[in-house]
Amino acid sequence: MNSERVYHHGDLRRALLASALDVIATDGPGALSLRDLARRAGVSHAAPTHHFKDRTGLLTAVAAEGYGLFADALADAAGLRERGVAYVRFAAEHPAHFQVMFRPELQHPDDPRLVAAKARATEALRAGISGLPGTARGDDDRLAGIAAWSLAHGFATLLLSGNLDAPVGDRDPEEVFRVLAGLLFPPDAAATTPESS
Amino acid sequence: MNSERVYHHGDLRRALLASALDVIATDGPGALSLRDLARRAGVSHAAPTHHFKDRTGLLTAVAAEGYGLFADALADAAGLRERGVAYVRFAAEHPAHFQVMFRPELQHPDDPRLVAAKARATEALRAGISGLPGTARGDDDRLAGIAAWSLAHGFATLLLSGNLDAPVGDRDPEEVFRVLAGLLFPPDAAATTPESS
DNA sequence: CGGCTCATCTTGTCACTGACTAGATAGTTC
DNA sequence: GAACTATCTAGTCAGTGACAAGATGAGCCG
Repeated sequence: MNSERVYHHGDLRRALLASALDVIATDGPGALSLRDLARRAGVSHAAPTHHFKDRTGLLTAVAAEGYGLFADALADAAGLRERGVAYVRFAAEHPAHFQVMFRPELQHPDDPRLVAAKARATEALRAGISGLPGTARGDDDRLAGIAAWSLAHGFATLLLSGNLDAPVGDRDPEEVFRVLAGLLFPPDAAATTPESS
Repeated sequence: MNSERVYHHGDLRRALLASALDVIATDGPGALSLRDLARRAGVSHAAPTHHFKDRTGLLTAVAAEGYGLFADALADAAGLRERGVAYVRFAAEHPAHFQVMFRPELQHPDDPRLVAAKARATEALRAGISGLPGTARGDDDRLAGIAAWSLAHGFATLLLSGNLDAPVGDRDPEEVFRVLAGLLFPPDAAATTPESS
């Protein structure tokens, strides 16, 4: 990637990104202020501009980083259902990244690093979907893929926005989602999916 | 500027809400500015404050209106699957409302009108879900409800954010969703579209 | 050592925004 | 027509993003 040398601050870019994730996770992207981040890092109000161009640039960097982590998380999971679980787990563990990733209006769409990371994530997603329990359903594979994506994305989104607090209760969200995935693609179909937790 | 400015606008509140929906649908809630709305309506920069208290108050009003329309839309649909379709249709037809509704950090959570409208929508949602094809699935009804909600919400969200443009193509999104809903709850199970409620 | 280059960061500034205050105006009611 | 209240205006303040110009210091080469 890029070599971030240690200069005046140490690693301002990384510090700003870390603070940004904090703020976003707590109060959403709308609460993000470049000047506030600068204050937290102990630098002048204009320092962040040099690293991220503008506010949207910072959010673009967050999204790009998120897509990278996301692709890794998906690649580590074996099987369609476990990829769905990984999708949900990623949203729960990286709420700030997740929120920004799926809001294009917050990003510079042509940023090369964003485009590259997004392509990698899209590929990982498609790879997971193509490993379907088979066209036993007699319908278009693509539609089943959209269904799987929608289920995981909807569950993750509702979870993050707090809408599932009541219905899910104390239960582990990932475990709940595993059941949901089973409803969409019953394991009895063709699934031998040897589980290794 | 505006020479023919009448002191009383007529229905400023409605005009502001309408402009707000325009802006939100185009550039998202983050692009909303009270002063810009005032300018569009031809009133002073502080006029909106009287109707909505503050920026969050305006968004709260949008969310409340949205929940009301949403409850109506759900109530008009018969059957679980058609309620899901109505869910998706609502998001497509009222993107601004939909976006704000599911972002609690943009709202005043204790606003009475919001609370009331939200309760009505929640009830409509639950009513739709309880009319499930039966516990033939042998699993918790509640989980099936979460699955249905997640599927519809995920599809709607991905649709609005433009992520489904490629996979869906020219096809009517509502029709596509009808197929997805069929994957989750196969019509052959125990249901020949039961219910009217 | 001396000078050069360049990424990094500071200082200063501007227009814009949300929020607040006080006051003006118009519609309503008695 | 006078009081009352909802509606809107005008003025102000701190905070913000963006921009421009300059300061700082690290790395490099002679």
